[in-house]
Amino acid sequence: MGRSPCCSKDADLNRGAWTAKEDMILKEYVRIHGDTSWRSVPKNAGLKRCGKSCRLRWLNYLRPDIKRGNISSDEEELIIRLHGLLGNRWSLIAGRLPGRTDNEIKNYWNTHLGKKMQSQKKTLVKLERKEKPSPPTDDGKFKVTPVKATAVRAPKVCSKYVDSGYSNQSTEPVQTVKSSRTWTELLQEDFITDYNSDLMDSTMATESGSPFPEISGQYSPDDFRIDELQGSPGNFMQMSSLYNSLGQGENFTDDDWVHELKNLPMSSLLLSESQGDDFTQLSE
DNA sequence: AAAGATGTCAACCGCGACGTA
DNA sequence: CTACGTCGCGGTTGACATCTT
Repeated sequence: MGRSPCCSKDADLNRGAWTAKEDMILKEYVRIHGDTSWRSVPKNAGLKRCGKSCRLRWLNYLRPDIKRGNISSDEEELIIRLHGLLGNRWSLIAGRLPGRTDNEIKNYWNTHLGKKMQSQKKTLVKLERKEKPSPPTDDGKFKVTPVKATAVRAPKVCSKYVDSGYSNQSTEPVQTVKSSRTWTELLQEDFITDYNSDLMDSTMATESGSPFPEISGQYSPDDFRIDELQGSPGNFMQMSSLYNSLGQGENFTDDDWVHELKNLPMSSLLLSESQGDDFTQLSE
C-alpha cells in the first residue's frame, strides 16, 4: 500500500546542490505565480527538480525574508528557551524567530547548542546533588532551597500540586481555584497538551517530595516569584495556555509570548528537556 | 604538506496530517 | 468511508570546509 513517492528516483531529475540558474528560475516563477502548488512548479517553471525540492529550496534559501548571517546571542537564548518548552518542534521555534528557517535552527541546535546544553545540564545536576529539597509550605508554595535531583526516575504516586484553574474549554483563566489533584490525575485531563505534558514529564522525573523540585532547587530567590507565571506550580499550564492562545491568534501577541519566555529562568529549561524518557515508568 | 578526523549545513527521505473526490 | 494527492515536518545524509596530528 502507500502512495507513490512524490519524486520518482529514476526520473531524469537534478539532485544535489542547486545552481544559480535554477535558483533564478525558481525565484522568478514564484515571484509571478506565488508559492503554492509545488507539485506543478517544476513542470511549469521548466526545472528538472521535484516539487518537494523546489519548495525546500524556496523556503530555506530563496525566500526574500530569509535572514542571513550568524545566529545572534539573543536568538540563541530564545532558541534554547523555546526548545526547552517545545522540544524538537523546529518549525514552531522557527516561527518565533523572524527570518530563520526550521532547517537552520535544527542544524544550529544539532551542531552548536545540543552539546552545549548537555554540558550545562551535567553541571547543574552536579550542583543539585549537593543539597536537599525542602517540603512545600502550607499554602502550597515551595521554599527556594537547593534540591537533590540525582535521579531522573519518576515516582509512581505523584505529589499533589496546586492548579491555577484553567479549563479545557477556554484559554482564559477561569479562576484561581487552589484545588489539588495528583499528577497522575492531572495527566488524564483533556486539557493537558502534549507540550505541557512534556514539561510535566520532566518535572515529575525527579526523586523528591516536591512536585516542582527543580523549581525549588534551581531558582534563585530573585527568579522565584511565587504565584506569578514562573513561580507557581500552575505556571506551565499557564504557559501552555498562552501558547494555545497564540496558536489561535487570540489574547496574546508574539511579543507577549517572547516576553514571558524571556522571564523563565534558564535553569528550569535546561533541566526540562533532558528527562522525558524516564517518564515512561509512570504509565501503567 | 598530507592524510585523517571532525564540523557544518544544504538537501534528501519517509511519514503523518489534511483535503478532496 | 476509502483512496489518493499534496504539503509540511523532523530525522538523516553526504559533500564540502576546517581542524588536528
